[in-house]
Amino acid sequence: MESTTDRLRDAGERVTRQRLIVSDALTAMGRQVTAQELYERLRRSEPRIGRATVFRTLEALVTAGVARRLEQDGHVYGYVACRPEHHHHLACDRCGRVEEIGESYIRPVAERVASDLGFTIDDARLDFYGRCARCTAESASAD
Amino acid sequence: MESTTDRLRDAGERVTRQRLIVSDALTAMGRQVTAQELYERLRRSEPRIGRATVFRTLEALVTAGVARRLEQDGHVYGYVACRPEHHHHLACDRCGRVEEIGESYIRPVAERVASDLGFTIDDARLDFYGRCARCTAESASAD
DNA sequence: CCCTACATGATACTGAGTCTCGTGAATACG
DNA sequence: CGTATTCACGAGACTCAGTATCATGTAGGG
Repeated sequence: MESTTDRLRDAGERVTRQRLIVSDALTAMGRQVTAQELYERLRRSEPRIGRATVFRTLEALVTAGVARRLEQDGHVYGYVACRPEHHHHLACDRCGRVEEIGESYIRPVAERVASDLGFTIDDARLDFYGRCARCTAESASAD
Repeated sequence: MESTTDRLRDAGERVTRQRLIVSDALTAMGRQVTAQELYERLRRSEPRIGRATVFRTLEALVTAGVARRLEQDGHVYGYVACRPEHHHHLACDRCGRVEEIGESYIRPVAERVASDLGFTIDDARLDFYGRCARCTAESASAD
């Protein structure tokens, strides 16, 4: 796998100490985080790093293909190292649990919509509301 | 078709002059708009309407199923008038147009999710973001 | 018609993200 | 290497969508 340094160079971005630190930290998270979240965590080991630097660096990492920017609820961007999965959900109205649905469920629909309507699809959001398996079983007897 | 008034009542929301005005304005737009955009447009005909009212009213309309909230780029919510029976959309990021997708597209996915995961599905929301046919054609030449 | 709870409008506040600017470091070039 | 140039950094001010507060207005039940 091509290194962060290589990918930054290929994108015409400078390779700096801070960018490598941010990239490493993002990779270490293993989940999507907000820029603010990453900034606060980084300050513990790198107290001199600037907030704007983290925001700008994440943008540079996205440009370089090292990170990906996601829309999160509440007008906040989420960042993930490498290729993220889109987030589709099953939300249980009874116990509040939320399960994730894999991308594979939505791809056929996206393709059909694209070909039927000529739409170019960049992103998709799929949410189901109902009862999870456990609550379905429980409510069958006690509702 | 059930009126805005009825749908607000059904949702336990009060029916006020401002809410009807906002609802009408949103319907008249025929595309997705931001709360700020709608507020500025409304002030021309309703100079006394408050900014917070527009934001709050749009939320009430979403609760009542009169409007839908979509994610837009740049941390801004987009709102679109919506028929209660149609819950799926194609939102064009370029021209802002929103098309509705029939229930038939989602039914097979819902059934597959239900049988794979044991989920009992009551409701579903499916939104695609991208470029509509017209904008796809236009951007193919001039992009 | 009156009462009460909720909506409204004005405005202050919040917080993610951006911009500015002086300083410092990375790359280009000799 | 050494120097020049260009861009990134850090600090903090700024923007602006969205939210909270509070006094006043009004919808809707009695």
